[in-house]
Amino acid sequence: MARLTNREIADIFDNIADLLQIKGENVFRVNSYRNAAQTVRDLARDIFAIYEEGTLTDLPDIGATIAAKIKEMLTTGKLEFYARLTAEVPLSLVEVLRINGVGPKKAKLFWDNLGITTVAQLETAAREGKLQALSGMGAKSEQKIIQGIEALARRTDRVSIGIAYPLAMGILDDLLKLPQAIKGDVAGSLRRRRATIGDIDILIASADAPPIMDAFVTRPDVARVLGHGPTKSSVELVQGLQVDVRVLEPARYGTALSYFTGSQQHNIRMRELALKQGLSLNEHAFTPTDGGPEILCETEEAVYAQLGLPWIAPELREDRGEMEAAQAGRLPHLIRLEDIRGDLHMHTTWSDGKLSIREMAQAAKSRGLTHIVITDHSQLSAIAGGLTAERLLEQQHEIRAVDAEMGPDFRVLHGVEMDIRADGTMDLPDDILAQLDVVVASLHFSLGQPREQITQRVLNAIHNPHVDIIGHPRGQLIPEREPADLDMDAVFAAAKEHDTALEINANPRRLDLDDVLARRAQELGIKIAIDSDAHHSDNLDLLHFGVATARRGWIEAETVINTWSTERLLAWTNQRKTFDE
DNA sequence: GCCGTTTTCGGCCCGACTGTTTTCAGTCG
Repeated sequence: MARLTNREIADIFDNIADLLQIKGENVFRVNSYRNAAQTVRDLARDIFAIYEEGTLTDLPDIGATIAAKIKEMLTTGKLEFYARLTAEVPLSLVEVLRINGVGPKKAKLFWDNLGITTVAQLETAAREGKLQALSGMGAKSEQKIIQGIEALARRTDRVSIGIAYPLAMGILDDLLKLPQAIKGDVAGSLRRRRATIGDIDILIASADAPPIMDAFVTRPDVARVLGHGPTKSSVELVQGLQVDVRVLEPARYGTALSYFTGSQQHNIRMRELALKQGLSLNEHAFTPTDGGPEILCETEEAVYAQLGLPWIAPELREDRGEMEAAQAGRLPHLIRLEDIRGDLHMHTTWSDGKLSIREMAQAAKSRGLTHIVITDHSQLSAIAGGLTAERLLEQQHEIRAVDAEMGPDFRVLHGVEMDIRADGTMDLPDDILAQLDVVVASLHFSLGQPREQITQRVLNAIHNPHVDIIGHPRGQLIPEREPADLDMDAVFAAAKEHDTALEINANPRRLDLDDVLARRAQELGIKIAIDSDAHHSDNLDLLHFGVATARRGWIEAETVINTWSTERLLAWTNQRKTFDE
């Protein structure tokens, strides 16, 4: 029996929350299951290991009841409570809740009165005009449900931040050109720099909101208007993404930006803290609960200061301990893009890159870096023009020549992105690897191998004294490919022992390691690399996505080998070779 | 169902927009 994964358990808790809510259960009990789902989903470790340690109830939002349910799922593969619940409330109603405009109350209304348990049944009933007769329903509501079902089929799931970010910046730029707009920001999960984005949130400061709303909903790239109020509007773009724009007056911009950035859980923590200080907090202001005058905040710093906290970077606002850290004065000194001095993973025309070594070097130098490592593919990646040992040594002549050309302030180092073969062997012999400055080892093939086998491949790479960095360790592609089934506890232990760095690949389709794993790696004392994996000079600009992911993982500059000087980097790679041998 | 530098019981964030209601419930973020 395959054991249930963290994600499967989290999904079950989310389903339980939905089903209980349809039943009309106490919303706080419902929320307990949602919170527990979030906790399990955010874990950096296999929950089974935590269960074996007996520390489940140390996790936030996991009490005795839910811990017992986790134990039952892990040990029996089933959950009696869930079986009984789904026998009572059909699981297919969870899908009905995904329809925009249908919540638990409506779902129950349709189920009770018309026996509707699936989206297809609901669509049929709506088209037959059977919904509008129900209490609280009307022709308009019925029409909205039909539209909601059509949108559900069309709806793009969460998209990569690499897609959403430029779209959002374009819309923000357009809105800021309006005479009524004073300033604005992209907010929501984009500002928190999550790897995937569900919708785009934009905040504008203005004393005259309606013209901004009108301009927004009449954009040419708007497919349909989902809501259009005086200060808040939502649209669906032709690309399928939803965009929400909110306008508040400048004097309230701080509370507004804080509110609109979220996360929702972080906001709840902020509001709870405010209440303890006798203040109600919303997007407009703090309001003393005893009825005193509003306290306005023009900046986020003022919002946090009002609560006695230092400003918390948006990337940390996930209710993953940042409130406690802020209160204790222990927020991390997060790495910044300008801390990055070298990019240690990129490709050229020697394999599947688009530009020459010289062109990549010049582009990197012009961006203020002090060194790069050219890491073209090794021979197994034939489709990417991977290099044999002979070609790799040939390449070294050109790299040394370009390095000399670039002058003393900028170094071009020679590396490789070596495949870890499916049988667990390395794609290049040790005597070749020994001649390189930096070796990145990556999985590209047979990513679907069983856990033990694929984990052993990565462990073999880590055990090789010439391998300095494991590139995009889990091989995920957002959104289409799930990460490989790696035993990350084992990978971390080996990386720690052999002082091997793990990469946060900055390409927004990868962002691998993710934030949660990177944070655990740092806690364990493992070094992190943040690399563009550029195949073109334009891709060098993707580094900020990798830095953002690192920041979400609480990563500090000292953890990241890209912040080192060229000399320190080379000293490290050389010392590792000799030390391990 | 979880949680506790006021608490082991009694709390649990807050407002905009919509459609159906003459004052509010439902949904969403």
